[in-house]
Amino acid sequence: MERQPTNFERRVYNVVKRVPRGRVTTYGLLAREVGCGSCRAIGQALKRNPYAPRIPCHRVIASDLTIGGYAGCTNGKQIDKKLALLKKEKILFRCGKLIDSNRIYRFQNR
DNA sequence: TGGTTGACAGTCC
DNA sequence: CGGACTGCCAACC
Repeated sequence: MERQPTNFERRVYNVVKRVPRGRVTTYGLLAREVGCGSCRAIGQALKRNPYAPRIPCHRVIASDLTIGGYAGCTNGKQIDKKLALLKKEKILFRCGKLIDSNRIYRFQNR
């Protein structure tokens, strides 16, 4: 039985799914969208529910334009996979940082 | 039941 | 410019 996501986590997933292909977002922007000042919970929600393609969690990076984390790891093969997924969307990283900051998706309502 | 930790970010010194 | 503290939500011990 899969653990049923909380209302808070549902909001996070809903926002993440809004991110179009070829664009990325940050934990901070997600936090603002869901209406909470805590960006930690955002990462936790994604960590607890890696619903692979259903939730493009690989499009979520750190506000510092760093790769951030993936599948509960801040580095390693999982991160390499995240980079590969982003690379498929023409999102390239340089020295562990996003090259084009313009690729960050901005929500209409802030 | 209570305390600590974690895919982070923003502010202060 | 760099290190440390705080904020906040859910899971884990």
